[in-house]
Amino acid sequence: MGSSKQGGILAYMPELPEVETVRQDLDKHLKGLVVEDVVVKKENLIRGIGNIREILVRGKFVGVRRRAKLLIFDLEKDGKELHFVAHLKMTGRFLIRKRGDAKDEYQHITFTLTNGQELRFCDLRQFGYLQIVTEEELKEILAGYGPEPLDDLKLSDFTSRLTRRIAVKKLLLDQAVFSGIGNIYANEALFLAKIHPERLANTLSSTEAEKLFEAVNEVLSLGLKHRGTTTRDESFRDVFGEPGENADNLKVYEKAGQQCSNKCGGVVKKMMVGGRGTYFCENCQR
DNA sequence: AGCTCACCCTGGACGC
DNA sequence: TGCGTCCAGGGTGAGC
Repeated sequence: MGSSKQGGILAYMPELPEVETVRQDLDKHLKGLVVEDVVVKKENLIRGIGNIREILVRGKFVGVRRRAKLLIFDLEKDGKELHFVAHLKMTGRFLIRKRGDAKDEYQHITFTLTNGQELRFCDLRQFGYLQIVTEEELKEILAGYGPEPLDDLKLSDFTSRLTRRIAVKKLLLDQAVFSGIGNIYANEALFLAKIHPERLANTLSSTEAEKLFEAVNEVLSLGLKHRGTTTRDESFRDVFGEPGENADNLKVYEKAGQQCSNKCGGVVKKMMVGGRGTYFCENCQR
């Protein structure tokens, strides 16, 4: 035994590399297309006020941005700017399909577009959401996020944010402190940096902080380069339904019971930290 | 300040 | 076999 049960749970977490992969594809393929219709089958996936269909119909996609794990859709209608944001949470997916293609599983919201294409929002768990936002609301939402690890985060800023007396893994997952890091990449970064997930963030030495900074950068960059982490058939897919190629680069995530890849003789363990499944080598990570 | 827990929701796992 | 119960998990918010 030794391997902790994964339960066949359909769990995957789109994080920065996955959401950025989706963003790049959406931006490329939606730009210039006009919304002809929006069909909402699950109203609970729509947040905020206003009729999303009335607001978005005749809107033209101008671009898709990303902040943390949030996708920001910019449209233009009657000379005015329109925005909606979307969070994939655990199991959300955007898929670009042709009109008439077979319905996708858990397809809850469908945008009909001008070139015979459809943008579909699918979500098994229905934790994800879409929300129309005003310029002011958007500004407010974006202001709540910490710096982007692959963009504006410098070592000095990273280190200066390790002041709280909480488990370093919890800090990495706090979107107000660092944005875009989720469970998979937090586990992987801590393993690379050889830091125990429960170490209090304010006890890291400057050397450890620098190692962690580099590790975060490395795992996120690698994940993005390989278009996201897909660990099983049901997990992450890009907008065309294709899996990412980053799973082979994982060292600890969902590898409880396996030999540590550092060949230290240790075994990958699973524990809960802040209610999240946490994988680490107790031999390497101190 | 930081912790725990409930909530949102679904479908496997598990118990009887 | 089959039905009921438990539970994960990102983010948010309440209460301690």
